[in-house]
Amino acid sequence: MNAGRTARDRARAELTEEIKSAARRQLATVGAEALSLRAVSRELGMVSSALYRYFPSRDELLTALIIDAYDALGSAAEAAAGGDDLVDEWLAIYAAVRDWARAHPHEYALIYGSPISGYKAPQTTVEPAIRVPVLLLGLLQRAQLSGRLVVPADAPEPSGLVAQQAEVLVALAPDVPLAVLVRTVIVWTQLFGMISFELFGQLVGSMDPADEFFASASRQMAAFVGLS
Amino acid sequence: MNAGRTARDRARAELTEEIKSAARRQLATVGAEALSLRAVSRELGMVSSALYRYFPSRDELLTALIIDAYDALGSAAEAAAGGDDLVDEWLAIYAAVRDWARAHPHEYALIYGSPISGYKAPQTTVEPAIRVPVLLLGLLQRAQLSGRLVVPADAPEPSGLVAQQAEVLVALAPDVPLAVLVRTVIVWTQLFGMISFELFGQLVGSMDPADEFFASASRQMAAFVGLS
DNA sequence: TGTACATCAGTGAACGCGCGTTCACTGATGTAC
DNA sequence: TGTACATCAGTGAACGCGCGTTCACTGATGTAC
Repeated sequence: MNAGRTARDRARAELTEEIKSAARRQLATVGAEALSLRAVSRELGMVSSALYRYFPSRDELLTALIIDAYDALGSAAEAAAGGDDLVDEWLAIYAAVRDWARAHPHEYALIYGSPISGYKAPQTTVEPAIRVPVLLLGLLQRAQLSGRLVVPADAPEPSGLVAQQAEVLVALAPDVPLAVLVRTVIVWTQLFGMISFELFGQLVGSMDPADEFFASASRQMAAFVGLS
Repeated sequence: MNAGRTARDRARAELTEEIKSAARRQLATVGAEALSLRAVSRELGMVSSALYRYFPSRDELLTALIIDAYDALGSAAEAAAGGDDLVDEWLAIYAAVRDWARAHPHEYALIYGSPISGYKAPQTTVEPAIRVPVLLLGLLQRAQLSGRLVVPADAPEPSGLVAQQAEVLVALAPDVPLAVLVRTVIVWTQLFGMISFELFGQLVGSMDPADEFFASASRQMAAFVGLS
């Protein structure tokens, strides 16, 4: 076991993870903008320059944290998928996304909050970033194939650029009608808008605490895309 | 004219505005977290300690910028209201919110992005913060009174905590049914979720550019709350 | 109307702090023969 | 299997920078009599 891995390799892999953990803890207390390499190194009892053996710059460390956050959220959502009833599955995915966000507010803000100034996310973040919508589209595809998807009567047939853009999503859900694909994007923005509002304090004074509102919205959004 | 205002008073009011303008320009280039009093004072050709005659701390300056941003957005949205057709008015408000956000992305991020670490928004920000939802609720109230609001058949009657929370909104739109009030909150989160996704780059690869998608979503959300 | 005093804006130096990144170095681990 | 060399991790000092906030001060503006 561990064929070909030297002690050095193992130590390096472990320390890389430890650095990310420490950085995540930093993140949770001061936020992404204020995340500092020196503070991370201090927590690990290393000298700050030592971190440069693991991450060539602060931005690279941030990129690693961003990818990890998307992946953690994606995994949480995927773990909630499955089960007999598709509506229940939809609700479970929604709940899992929200639960993860509430449990990791700073990591959530890192990926769905304000862009970090001076930081440009590289292409590598795209694939982990779309795991949640991919999951929802997969569910709708299954619903369509099993006849559980009924395109709502008032869903307008997309035209023009929107229709073209929706075509990109056909690759992920080949049998789902375009009108529903567009609604899926609407619903996707609603989900994260709702979570951001809850986490960032915009719901205080109306739907806070948001548990029941969230449940109601989840259900209504399922109906909005034709799931029943 | 200017009764009772001394030269000193006028100078103070003007400089306070100039400081905020300079801070807004700072904001636009480096973001809120990195906004620094020293950089602002440098731009104005003052010594950094002089700012303390106008704002007792960096947080107070941020609070002023936040309130200004909410007010600017609120004014833009209100300016778009009016007109004969209520659906057109709804769409115009949506478009105005989006246009303002795209024209002032950093100010938008300041109020709808990640919370600023170590900063707690005071109560004074609440009133300006709700101008957009208040505007939408007012529109729906007018629609209801003129018979243009038809509660969608599939809108569930709210119960439990959600019903209670929706009661708070009754003050703003006394004749609008509870089911629609809840949907208004859903739609409100969708609007800002959609704008955040567009501005923060989440729509790249699907609905970007977002103009037509935004228009379609706006219309579908109007229908979702029963406007026709 | 003129004068004495109070208020206020802006200065400049200082405090104490933190940051990302580079670089020459030591000593431990790994590799080729 | 043992040795010589190459690779790599981590050190510690340094560079050059920026930050928010306080404080005693000067000089201009405003106010009361």
